[in-house]
Amino acid sequence: MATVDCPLPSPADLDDNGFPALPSSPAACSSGFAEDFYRSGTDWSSLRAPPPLGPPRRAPGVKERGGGSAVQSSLFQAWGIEKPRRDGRGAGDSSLVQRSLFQAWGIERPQREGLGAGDSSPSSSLSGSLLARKRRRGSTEEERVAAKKPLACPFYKKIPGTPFTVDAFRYGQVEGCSAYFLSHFHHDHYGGLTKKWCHGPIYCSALTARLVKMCLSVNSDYICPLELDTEYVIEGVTVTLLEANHCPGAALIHFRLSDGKTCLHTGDFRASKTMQSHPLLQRGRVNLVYLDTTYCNPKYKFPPQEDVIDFVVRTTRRYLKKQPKTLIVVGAYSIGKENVYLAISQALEAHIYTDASRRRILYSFGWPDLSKRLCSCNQSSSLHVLPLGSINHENLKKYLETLNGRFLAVLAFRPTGWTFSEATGKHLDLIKPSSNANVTIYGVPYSEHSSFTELRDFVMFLKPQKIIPTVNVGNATSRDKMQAHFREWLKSP
DNA sequence: GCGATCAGCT
DNA sequence: CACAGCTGATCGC
Repeated sequence: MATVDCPLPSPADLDDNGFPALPSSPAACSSGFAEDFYRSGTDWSSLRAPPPLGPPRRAPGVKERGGGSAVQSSLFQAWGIEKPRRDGRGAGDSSLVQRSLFQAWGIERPQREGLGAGDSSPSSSLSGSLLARKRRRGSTEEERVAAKKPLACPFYKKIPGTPFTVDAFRYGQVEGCSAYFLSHFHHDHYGGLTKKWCHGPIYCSALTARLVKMCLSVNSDYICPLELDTEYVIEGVTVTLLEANHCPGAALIHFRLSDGKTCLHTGDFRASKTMQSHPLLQRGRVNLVYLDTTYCNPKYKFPPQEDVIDFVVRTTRRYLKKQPKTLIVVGAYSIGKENVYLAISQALEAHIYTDASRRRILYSFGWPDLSKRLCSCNQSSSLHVLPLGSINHENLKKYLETLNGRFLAVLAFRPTGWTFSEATGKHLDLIKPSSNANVTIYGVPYSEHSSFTELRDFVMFLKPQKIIPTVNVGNATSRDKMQAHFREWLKSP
């Protein structure tokens, strides 16, 4: 795995990875992701050499207890921070600190969290332009592509003080990583995992483990399923998976280092009051949080899932009353949104038709209430689950025709987190469907990520010392806005 | 022909 | 806006 050569960032600009530069003087720190990352919750005065890496990679066994790596003897060692040691620069130089950290952890251009969304940083007038991109990517990016080297693993996927990464499979062998955690089975998190995986053990929930094996044909020897709410000691670190309230098998990952430091990686999650009763998530007990900040913006308001499900069921009943020969369609990605169509199925006492590949996945959950409702005959079921991308008027009209007049109309739901407006965020009944002839499509704000207020309440309850956002970090403006929210939320008391 | 990666799209 | 993909093009095997 190549180390990334990060040149010193030039002030008032972005570095080669699209991250904001530190101000030249620490006192002048105005705001920003990088500053907050380096400033908060870490004692930089104690920087020194990194701890030795964990033990040599063993054959991936499970449920190791009490084994493990050396006890960290100091804070900086615990956080795995590397002391800058290049050509005699003073340790007080903040940009040097940044450089060494970027080097220590490796920084990449974020993917989904990334530049694809366009960088509107005010600090660079060229941002967003092809020229700026090219300049930012620089020759190193072109060289990387030419040399077919994998991307560098970004620091926010590495857990300090441990040889662990989370959702980091697209970077090849990550230097210093001897255990790879997978938070849940969505493509943007398991990306890079294939049957050829050979870089180390993969720890995940049992359900996720089944999917990794079944869908990706990853060698079982590498897959280490962990039960929820069970402590495992892995390489000297106590690891516990918690229910993430995202998609089936999704887990929060809690790490407790041998020195007592705790770290929570939320993967993707929808924060809930229930989480606040978990013993590991009590106020002040988590030092560092890697936070799913997908909707960390006050404009994102959506109702509880139960309210949306209630709306979907009511709407379905209304349409069926009007036209009994209506086909109900729910859009869904590979996994997630099951409760939407399960609720319709229960209310209507209808079976759920979906294609064979999705059925295989749904059966693998081992949920009897879901499994017993699945069927393989599209004619005999009035409730179909289709890929979200296929939910449009053109497709549904064609789809209806393939069913040989069995149905006279289609009522379809697109459950997503970003189908919302100020009005419908509060009053679901104000949602206006899109109708075309006998096809009606409702976008419904069914989210499997936290709303802004849920995120706020979760953070204000948890009161961690430090937050590292994992989504929307590719844009300097959005990073700064998120950090401003964090500062507000973490104000004491 | 298959698999992996990536731009573009929703 | 941006979820969590999907489609199609390209490239290497």
